Amino acid sequence: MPAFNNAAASFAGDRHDHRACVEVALATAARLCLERRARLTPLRRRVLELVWRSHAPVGAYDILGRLSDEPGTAQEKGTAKDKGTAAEQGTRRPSAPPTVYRALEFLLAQGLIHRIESLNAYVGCVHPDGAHGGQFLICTGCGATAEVHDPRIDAAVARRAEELGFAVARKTIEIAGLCPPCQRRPEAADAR
Amino acid sequence: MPAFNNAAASFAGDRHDHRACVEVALATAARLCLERRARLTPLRRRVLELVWRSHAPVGAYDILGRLSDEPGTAQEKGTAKDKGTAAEQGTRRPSAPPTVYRALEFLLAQGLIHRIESLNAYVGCVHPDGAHGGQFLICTGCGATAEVHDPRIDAAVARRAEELGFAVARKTIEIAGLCPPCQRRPEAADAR
DNA sequence: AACGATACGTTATGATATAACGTTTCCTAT
DNA sequence: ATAGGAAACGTTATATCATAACGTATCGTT
Repeated sequence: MPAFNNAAASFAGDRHDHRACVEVALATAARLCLERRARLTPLRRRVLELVWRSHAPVGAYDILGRLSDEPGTAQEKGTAKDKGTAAEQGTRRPSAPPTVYRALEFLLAQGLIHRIESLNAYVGCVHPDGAHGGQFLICTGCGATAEVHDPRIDAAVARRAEELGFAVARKTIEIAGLCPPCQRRPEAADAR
Repeated sequence: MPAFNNAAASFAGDRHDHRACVEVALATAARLCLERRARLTPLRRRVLELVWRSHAPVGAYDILGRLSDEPGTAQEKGTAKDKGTAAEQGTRRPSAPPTVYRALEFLLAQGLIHRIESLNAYVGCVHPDGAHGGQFLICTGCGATAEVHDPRIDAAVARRAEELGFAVARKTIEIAGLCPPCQRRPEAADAR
């Protein structure tokens, strides 16, 4: 299966070329930031790459941990936890949470990632150039998350809000359950 | 306006008898727990009452703070390790986070309250005896939150999930915006 | 080259939540 | 009525997620 940055296919698990997903995401991000004159710095690019590590939402401190394991330009402190996984990058050794949160903030503002409220985690946006405010199907078996933009759901919400005179600003729609592959794996019995 | 534990009316602000809302909620909780042989202890009842303090979701540490300011069965300890910042001392009754979280856990399990994921806060359930998994309209002006159960929204979500072969377990649907009264108040300019 | 704006490093702290273990209270079987 | 176990609660410590505040470095423009 080729790369896909489209919804349902996020549940394909191992059966897709995820490197291509990442490449598409990074290339699109670069293009959009160029168009918008937004600065996709090496750090921000690297954080985006880490968010795209899989289709499962990733926590800020996971990102921080991975970044901290990378060689940078910086001075090492007393104890260095070396895990040896250094991908290609030119980023500095990041040290503290604000580094990651600021990058995430930028990526959110650019619509390049989404925050999953029910997990306190972040996931790459599958169509960062389009309209925002999608719906998320989150598999509790494997963690994979599919972003969909169902006009029927949007319409139903809009209709209800209008009936109540409520002016919608942001929508958080996160559906937890089991993706098709995990439904066939009994050991994927529902976790959180 | 009388008490109402129904959806849209949560946006009525001051214009309703909220004490009656609380009374209804507490009475219903008592009845349900009796039927279910679940123990609605004084602590749990008190936490439920605090969650129902308004129609705005309330944080666990808010509850903890209020609880700690109450005279209780106050047992004094020998050594008081003063952290300095802890809290302005109210009256006696030491309470720690687990006390509140355990009560909230019970109330959630009984369907007496809901957790609002996008706020990390808790709100009373308006019909604890019925089916669960509603939708929440959260006013960013006044904090008031209305719980609705719109079958069209549920149907749209169910349809989409079915098309993807996704087995839904839990739905988090939280819509932020402005309630009708706050739309008329310019100073209620959208906060988070 | 100077300047202001933006990004990032660094330290500290705030906010939310749970693990672990001991004591008290309650329910039930006898 | 009471022993025994389960459930609730107290208590201490810590995990997890996030931001405030301030200084330095880098970038882009005049």
